[in-house]
Order: sequence, then C-alpha cells, then structure tokens
Amino acid sequence: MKLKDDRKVELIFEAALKLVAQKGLSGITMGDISREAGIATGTLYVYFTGKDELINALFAASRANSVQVAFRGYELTTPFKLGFRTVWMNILRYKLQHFEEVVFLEQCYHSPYITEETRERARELAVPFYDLIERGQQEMLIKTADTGLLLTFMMGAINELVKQTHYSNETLSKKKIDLTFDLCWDALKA
Amino acid sequence: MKLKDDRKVELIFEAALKLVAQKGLSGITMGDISREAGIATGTLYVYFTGKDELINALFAASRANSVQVAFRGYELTTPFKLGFRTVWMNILRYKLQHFEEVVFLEQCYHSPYITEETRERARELAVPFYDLIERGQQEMLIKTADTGLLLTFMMGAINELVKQTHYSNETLSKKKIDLTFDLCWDALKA
DNA sequence: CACAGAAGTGAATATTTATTCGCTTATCTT
DNA sequence: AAGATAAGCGAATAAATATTCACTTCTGTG
Repeated sequence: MKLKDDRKVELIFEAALKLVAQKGLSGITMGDISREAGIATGTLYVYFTGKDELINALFAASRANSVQVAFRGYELTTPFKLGFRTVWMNILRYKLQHFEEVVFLEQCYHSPYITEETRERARELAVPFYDLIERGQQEMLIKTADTGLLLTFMMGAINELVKQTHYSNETLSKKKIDLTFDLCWDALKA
Repeated sequence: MKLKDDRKVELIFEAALKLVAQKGLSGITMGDISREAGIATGTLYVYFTGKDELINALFAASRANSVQVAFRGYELTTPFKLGFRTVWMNILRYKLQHFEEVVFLEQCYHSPYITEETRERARELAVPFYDLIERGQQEMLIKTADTGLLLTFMMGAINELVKQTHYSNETLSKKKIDLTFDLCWDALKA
C-alpha cells in the first residue's frame, strides 16, 4: 500500500501560507490551495478532515516554528544583554524570512477557524519569553514592570517593523536593524 | 419619496465591526451583517453595491476616524513632549475604545477586498504623524533615524498593547498606561 | 511478482453565501 | 391629501465553495 507523504503536507502548508499573505484568510479556498500546491482538491481531504483542521494545523505549525528558532544560540550562561540581543535578532530574522507566517498568524487570531484548544497551546509556547524578561528583571537590567506588558511592547515593535519593511519592500539594512534593537533596548532597560 | 437614512449606514458599520472583531473578516457574511444590524439583506444593497464596496467604505471610515481623533488638543505651540504625549494618549484611548476598528483594519490590510485606491487614500492620512515626529527631530528631542521607522515602532507598540489588553480582558490602569508611554518615549527620545 | 490497501484524482454534489427581484411601506413634494 | 419615488423587505436565484465519491494509480508486503 501507499503511505502518506510528509512532503505533501509541507506543500499544502506552503501553498496556503503564500495565498494568505497574498489575499488574506478570507480570500482563500480549498480549490486555490490545491491548485497552488499542485495537487487535486480531493487529496487535501486525505491529509486533513476539512478546511478547519487544515488551518488549525498550519496555525500550530507556524506558531511552533517561530518560537523554536527564537532561542537558538541563547544560553543562561551568556550575559543578559547579549543573550537578549540574540533572541531579539533571531525573532526578527525569522519573521523577515517568513513574512507569510506573520501575516497568517495575525489573521488567525480573529478568525472562526482557530479552536480554543489550539489557542491555548499557542499561549503555552510563550513561556520561555516570559522567563527571559524575568531574568533581565532579576539582574536589574530590565524595568520592573508587568512582564507581559514589556513582552507585548517588544513583540509589537518587531511585528510592526517586519510588516512595514515588507510593505515598503526595501531590504532592512544592518544599520536599521541595530537602530531598532537600540530603540527596543532603550525602552525596556532599567 | 423616501430618503436614505444616514443612521442606517452607521448601523451597518457597527454590525460589521462587531462581527469582524468576533469572527474575523473571513467569517462574516452579508446575512450576518444584516441580521446583526436588524435590517433585511436586500437593504444592504440599497446602501452599497456589494460586499466589496461595503468593506472598502468601512475601511475608509475607520481609518479616517482613528486619525481624526489623534490630534485633538494638539497645537504647534505646545511644547513638543507634551504635545507628543497628547497625541499618543489620544491614539491609545481611541484604540482601546474602538478595539473593533483595530481588528478590522488589521484584517483588511491582507484581504482581497481593499482596493489599491482605498489603500492609497489610507496612506495619505499618515502625513500628520510624520510631521509630528519630524518636529521632534528638529527640536533635537527625538532620535535622528528614519521617520517611518520611528513611527512604525511607536504604532506597533500601541497596537500590540491594545490587543494584549483586550485579550487578557483586564482594564488598563492609569499607571500601566503611563508606564507604556515612558517605554515609548525612552525608545524614541534622542 | 501479485495484489491489497491506501494515496491521488477531478468531476459531481451539497452547502453556503452573495445578489436580485417583485412586492410592500414609508415619506417627500406639490 | 394624493401620487410619486425610493427605501425596505425577505424569499428566490445565482454564484462560489466545501466536500464527497467512483475511479485510477501507486507502492509496501508477503
């Protein structure tokens, strides 16, 4: 017998992301996805029970990806500011390179597709970021304010920068990136 | 003869905003909108030629609203930091009170509904914000970096704060608001 | 190699949703 | 107050879209 093809799920995800970045979640159909992925519409239903499950699975995967990459190269032993910078740059780099996921995730938060369970799992993934900020606070390097608030501020700035960069389709220079990090650091530092 | 009822357009807009904040742009139908607005589906077509026009009109109106309110109480004669603070608070207050518009606008940017023309008009509305930042730069109070970048950073932080506040459904205390302004000011100040 | 069983197909069907239309109701004009 | 004209209605229709299904094509297993 023939086995399921993991690569095909990848193909489907890539197609869906591309289309959502182009036309938004509201402008995407199962037909579009299958055409873009180069497979038959019926095949989508071999891998997913329906549109809802497809979107939820893609949401979970996208969310996990972006978090997984963030702490690459970060160790508790590295000095805080350097470690924070590493994480910050990881996030920015990832989001610039995976703009489609940024858009997709954003659109999903207020969509009828994402179930409460999927949302809850997404929230759990944020824990390491809270830990990071709290470490900075313990070392008296970061303002002693609501951790969630500081995190929100930082992520918001990155997200908006990524979107802005994409819309104005200029490449973000090293200089601009460093500057934005400085903005962020100046905001959060004690 | 009977005349068109301006109030009805308001009703339609309110209904659409409410639904989009609840279920996203992708989960909204003309039937839903009319039911929520308490009018017949056909009546929607008296006021708008179709769904596309309805969404574009709402987008334009929402965008205009949020900008219009921003400079209330701001004068070129007021000292910069105070004026900046006024504008910043105006924006935050408006977005907190009109969360539905925040969500709606965000969802629209990557939707197939919004035409290039509507987008272009939306961009023009940002000019006063550029002027504000540039004034701060001339007075040596704001970092001399790309104006768009600084603006992006500031708006991103506000947006994310508003969203975060809403999701965690706590009311944002005066203290937290002031703190966030300080974060923002520390980031942008020269 | 044979064949079992699952993947893969895309046209057919079911479902959802936008839009139209014949009709009723309201209100402006004279 | 009467007529004209457009708003308002919601069931009917058209269009778009999700999902199924009868069929074909693979490929792992014995």
